[in-house]
Amino acid sequence: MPAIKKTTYKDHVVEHVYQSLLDGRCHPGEQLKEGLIAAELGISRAPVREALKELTARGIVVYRPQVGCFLAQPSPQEIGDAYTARGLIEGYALMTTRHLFSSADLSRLHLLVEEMGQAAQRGDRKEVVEVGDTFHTMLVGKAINSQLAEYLERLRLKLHVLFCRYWPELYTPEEIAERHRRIVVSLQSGDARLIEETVRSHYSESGGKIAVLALTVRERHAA
Amino acid sequence: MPAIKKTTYKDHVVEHVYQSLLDGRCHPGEQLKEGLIAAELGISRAPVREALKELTARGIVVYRPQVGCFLAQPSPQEIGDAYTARGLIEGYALMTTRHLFSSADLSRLHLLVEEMGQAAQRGDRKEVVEVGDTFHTMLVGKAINSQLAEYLERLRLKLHVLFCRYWPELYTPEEIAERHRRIVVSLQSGDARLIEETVRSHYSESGGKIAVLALTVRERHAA
DNA sequence: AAATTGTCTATTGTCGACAATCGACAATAA
DNA sequence: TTATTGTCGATTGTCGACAATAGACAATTT
Repeated sequence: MPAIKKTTYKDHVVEHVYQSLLDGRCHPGEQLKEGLIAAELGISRAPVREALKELTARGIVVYRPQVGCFLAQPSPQEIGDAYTARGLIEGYALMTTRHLFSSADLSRLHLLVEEMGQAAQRGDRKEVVEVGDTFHTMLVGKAINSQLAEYLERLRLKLHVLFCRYWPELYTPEEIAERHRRIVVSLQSGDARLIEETVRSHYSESGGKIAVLALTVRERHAA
Repeated sequence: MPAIKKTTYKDHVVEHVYQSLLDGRCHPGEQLKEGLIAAELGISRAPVREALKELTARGIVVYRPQVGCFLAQPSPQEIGDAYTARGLIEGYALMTTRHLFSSADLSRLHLLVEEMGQAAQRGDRKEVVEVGDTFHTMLVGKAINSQLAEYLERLRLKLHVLFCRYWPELYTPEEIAERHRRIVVSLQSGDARLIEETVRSHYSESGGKIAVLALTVRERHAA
């Protein structure tokens, strides 16, 4: 891994658009006009096009030929599907790597769960998301299947924006911690089926809730 | 769905490169030079770049910043992983949609298996691949999860090129038919676990064999 | 001789301009 | 009124040219 990362304008644009979405400066469904973004950043349209291509590949934006790029506005159905997919794959990944976790790893995971709960109680949203990321990264980090790992990362990025938008309305601090604790406990049990089932329900539950929330938001928007 | 598909130069290039790979005019690891391809097709580099971006997203080519694009040369490990991933997802998809298959569907599937076996016996490789595609499309066509369906399609395209290259060396005509018949039989049983397991082993078996074959080819090439 | 440095070439990264296409609106006809 | 057609502006698709960079090879130094 190189110490310095080589960066191009394209990478800058990708980050710019993604952050705009996270920060609420852009909204799902909105059209991303190449010329406009290029002007904003003081560059030409070429790297902007490259960046939009990449974001399209990531599923963050959708692309209509001869019309343009739009920020993805996943339907409740699609949101649910994406969470289900993540549950399926992450469950499988964790199941297949369950015996690679040392007791030190498990302690670390329990610690992260506590931190998460405390951060949630403090109302420190950013910290909750950050610790949550660390937690899931640790869980999946041992995954041996490169293809599934890659797809999982794509799903993570795609769902991240949804999660950041909605999670504070979904769970109490206690629930946040408890939900993640269940995963660690299942992992400790070493029971293959229990692990898969726990992870799947972890995500299908979140997915269902967020889908409903997205639906109400969409209806509100339509009115 | 529009009756006529709107096509751009980019789409043409994507198809050109993909076919070149299937037809053996290009080989894994080879660098794809934008200028060269543009000259070959009599167009400018811009649409070629777009096409290479898309192929990169599909995993057909790998991209090194400031250096260029190369036809993917998946390691045996990666090949095995891709097949495992496909087995996991396709097994799940078939398992969740098992009750959507009518007896007419099942008859059709059995018929396809027979056609496949006969084509294999005639040595009609193209027909075997075509029937095989129809078969798998029918199996997964009822999939309800949009995200998994999308990823499955990507995996299919990615593995297609490997499969076309190696399958005649892997199985006898009898085996070809028998392997697929097992899937239909498991589907008829309606047993969720059996279906998942059958599909998973179907792919992990192929994956393992192709990975080994790719390894020997690679060694031969290195010598 | 081996390692380092400098130069050169091929290839990608970026640019601004032009052409092609889409969507919206107005004008027209039934 | 309603449906069809024509025009127009905005946006993407494509182009050729230039700048920047990586990799190869030669020159230089130790």
